[in-house]
Amino acid sequence: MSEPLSALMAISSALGRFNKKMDRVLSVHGISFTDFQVLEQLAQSPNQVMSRIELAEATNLTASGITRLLLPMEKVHLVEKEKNNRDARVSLVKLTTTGNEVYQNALVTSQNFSDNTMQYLTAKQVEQLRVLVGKLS
Amino acid sequence: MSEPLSALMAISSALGRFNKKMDRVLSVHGISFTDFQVLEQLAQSPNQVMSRIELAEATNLTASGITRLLLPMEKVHLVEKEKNNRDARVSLVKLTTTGNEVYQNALVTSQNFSDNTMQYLTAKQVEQLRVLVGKLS
DNA sequence: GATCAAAACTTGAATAATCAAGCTTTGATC
DNA sequence: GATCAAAGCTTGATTATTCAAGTTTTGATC
Repeated sequence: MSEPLSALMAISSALGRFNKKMDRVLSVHGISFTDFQVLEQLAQSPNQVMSRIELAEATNLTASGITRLLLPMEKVHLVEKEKNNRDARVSLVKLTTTGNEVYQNALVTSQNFSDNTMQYLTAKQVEQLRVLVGKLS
Repeated sequence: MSEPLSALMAISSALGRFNKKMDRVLSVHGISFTDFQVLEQLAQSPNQVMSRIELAEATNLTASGITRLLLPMEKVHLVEKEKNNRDARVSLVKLTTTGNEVYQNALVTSQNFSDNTMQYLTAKQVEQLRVLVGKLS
């Protein structure tokens, strides 16, 4: 097996484990890792508003997947629908106050868990890892 | 957002993309990336035989997930069941000749794709990436 | 040799995500 | 201003996966 494939399989496996653990630690906030990624994206964006297509792109989900992921999040008022006056096709997703609170709490949990996951790496190595991963096409 | 969390989110996203692309490129062989991981594990193991529990561990799936993943693979004869004479609880999974052929072909495809994914990394960087990921706990 | 907790599954029910098809709206072109 | 391809969704059907519960078998302990 070539080194690149072998390396990618190992990384994929390690990240698979990480994703599942994230799901478990975030479950105390009543959200999945994917939910967290959505909250994260919204919290980061200018007016805490994004279109479903933008969210799909950011989370590696399909438009369909986003529609279905958001349904329960809307039901518990983490996010809410908003119209785009310039384009009626677009259904905007806005972070609510509740959503932001849950995000802030989940952020602390996620950071603690991530710090722990990377405890055997120096700050420089973390940066290096990020740079190397950034080179993947 | 802390650096470790930010880095892990970026890596997770990059690997999410990679996994989906792998699924797409492997679909020409009629298998998913998860199927490939199973074939890979079996091909690598001593007698091309493993228990379901070992496969579950190696693929980050549950025992239940493995049972259901293998059903269609058994149906198209990529793998077959075998008894463990020492322990009747165990249901062994054996790579068939057909399975090995599909694996060899899929391996070429996977390697090409992986080489391409890592084309902007030197051999040393690939190795470095693997070492850094290996430090994640 | 009986008892019993734990291991290695399988199965039913539920959740997560996809794909393909369809709907509405947009923006460009005639 | 009509036409039409493409964008931005939503929905039905399907696949992938999980969890919880149940089954059989094992191995240790009494």
